[in-house]
Amino acid sequence: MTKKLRIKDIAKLAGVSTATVSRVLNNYPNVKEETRKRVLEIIENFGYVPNHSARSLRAYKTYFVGVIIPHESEFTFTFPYFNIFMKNFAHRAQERGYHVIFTTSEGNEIDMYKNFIKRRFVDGFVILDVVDGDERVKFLKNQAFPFVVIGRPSGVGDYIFVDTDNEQGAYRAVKYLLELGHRRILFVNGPANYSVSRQRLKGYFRALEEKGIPFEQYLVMNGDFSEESGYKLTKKMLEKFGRIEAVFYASDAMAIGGMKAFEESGFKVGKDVSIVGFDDIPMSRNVRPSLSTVSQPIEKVAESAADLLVNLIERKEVNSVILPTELVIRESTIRTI
Amino acid sequence: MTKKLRIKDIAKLAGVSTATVSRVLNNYPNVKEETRKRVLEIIENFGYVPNHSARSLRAYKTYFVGVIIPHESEFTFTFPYFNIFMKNFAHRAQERGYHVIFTTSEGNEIDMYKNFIKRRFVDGFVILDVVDGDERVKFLKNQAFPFVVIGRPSGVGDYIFVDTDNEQGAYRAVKYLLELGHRRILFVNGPANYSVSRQRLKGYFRALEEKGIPFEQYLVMNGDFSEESGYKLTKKMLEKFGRIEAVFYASDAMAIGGMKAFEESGFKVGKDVSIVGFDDIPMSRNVRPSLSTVSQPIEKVAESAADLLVNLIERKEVNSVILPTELVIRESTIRTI
DNA sequence: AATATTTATGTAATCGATTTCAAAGGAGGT
DNA sequence: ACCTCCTTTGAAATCGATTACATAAATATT
Repeated sequence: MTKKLRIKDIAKLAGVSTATVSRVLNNYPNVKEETRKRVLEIIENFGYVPNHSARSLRAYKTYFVGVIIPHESEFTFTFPYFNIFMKNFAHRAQERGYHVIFTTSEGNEIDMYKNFIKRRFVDGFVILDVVDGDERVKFLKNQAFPFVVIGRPSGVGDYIFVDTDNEQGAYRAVKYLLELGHRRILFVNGPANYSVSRQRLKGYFRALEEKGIPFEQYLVMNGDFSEESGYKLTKKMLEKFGRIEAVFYASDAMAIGGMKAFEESGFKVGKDVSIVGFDDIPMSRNVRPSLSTVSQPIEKVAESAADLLVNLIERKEVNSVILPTELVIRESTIRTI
Repeated sequence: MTKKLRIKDIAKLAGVSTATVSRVLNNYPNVKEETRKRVLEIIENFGYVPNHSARSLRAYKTYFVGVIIPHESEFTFTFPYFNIFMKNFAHRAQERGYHVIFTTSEGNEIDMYKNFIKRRFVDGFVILDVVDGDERVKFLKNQAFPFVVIGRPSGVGDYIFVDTDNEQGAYRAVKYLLELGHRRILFVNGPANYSVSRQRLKGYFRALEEKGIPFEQYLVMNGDFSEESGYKLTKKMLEKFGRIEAVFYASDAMAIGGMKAFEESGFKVGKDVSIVGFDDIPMSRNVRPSLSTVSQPIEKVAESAADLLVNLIERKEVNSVILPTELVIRESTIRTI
């Protein structure tokens, strides 16, 4: 095991002061090219890397960003590709010189953020699974601490976000169902206080409007994105309506729950009824019939989030991002005309 | 925004030295009860928390643990409940006063570990998705740096691990298939250089032996845990054998791939053929027919891993853990006698 | 009561980097 | 040759905690 090196050792080896080594390490411009080269060579040769705590302490920067998830949150369902998000977020952050601290919170979430800030654990946060009037957003805004939101909650003023184009996605899904010949299209939306729900409802509305089909409030209901809620709401609808032409679900999980309900009642999905989901989770490819759905570019969401957050921390220019969705047609939809 | 407090401020407020405040913060025994109380009260009132970098720097402890995943790794499949693992691991670590740094590595993974150690990013690591002769294990052992392995790779000497009882799980699955009346049971195992594969093969072997059924090498093949490999190997087997009674797959993903292959060839799973998977991923409940499988207690694996790692870091007693699995019977298996 | 031991506390050094401030060295202008 | 200005460098202060060492106070021992 090689013994650990400090900046002092490198300075001595290079015949310069620690200040100069530090300048080289941090890419300061005012270092003679020759000196820079010599120092870098020694750093390279001896495999020196600066102690992270010492650097953080003095520079008042941790080069860490935080991801805090409520421990009870069923994020697997509400934010399906969580691991893909994490993977790509961490990867991009790292490319930009930052690392991710991941933790779950229990009880008062705001306390966790407070604690992280006071301890100087991180330089910024990314916030997932947001609701309208989200307390975390309000708190961080108030603290003027850097953060990026995944999604677009309302009632909290301005902030930097990354979102997928939910309205466009819903619009396309419903438009597609209309093109197949369906006329009465039910919509199982997410919780009413989620901005995604509002946006998807808008898309649903716009598609109908475009075709001159009147919007009927009773065709829209709110689930919680979970499979179970999809199942229950579909059962209820079947009781109420008897026969159903087409349903647009605001999540694949709900659509899959819905498929079960249809099957149990003797309806063949993709034959007697068309359904479309949202998310394109891996499972949607594997259910029978496979699920037509709106696909979201999670990798890009993750990468953009990392980029925006780092830019925010480094006081570079930042602009929120809205990424396009894509309609994936599989077997759960059927042409009627 | 309250201005930030340092230990000095607390010391002044409490009328003691910073040393005493530090002793209180770190639960040293040699502080008068009265003093401790007074200091704690002030800490509480003013909401003081120590700066993490300063503490790390001086105490040579980061209170961070690292999870590094190869960026190319399809861990979603090879270690299905990754997010559940992360959630529970992070939660337990936090209860013990530690936080998780999550990152992905690209290219030379060992360099990443080296870098983390040199920078003093973390006090320990947890290592996932291990193979026999795993370089990371060798490296960390060599560095005498604390780490816990999920799984039991061979060819790397002693180490602390958390594992599920793979042999027992496979044994039960195969025993169950035998009890259903099947006699020729194919086994689609994982890669040969994984310890889980070896262990599951042992369980397969033991179940057969117990029933006096001779072990046939040609009934066993190696996939890579992915859905695709399950599909391909099943296709191949169908060509080779024509008719198949029962298959035990070493992962749910491979079993689901296998189900597709059977369907395509006109065989009804759960009617013409029995199949059992391993893992109990969420999808296994949702495929049709739903998949009988061996369930692993991922939450407990994660918690144990956190506990062991923290104990290791804090030089407490540690013993590796093997957790039991459970057979979950669903619709993909059928009684033949 | 005198001394030894233990308990409780404070002073100052320390961890390893970055940054402030001052000054030396070099280029350019007259 | 002298002065000014910019570039490059180093000495020392600093970030905010922990800890080694010293010492005062309290308690135990004889």
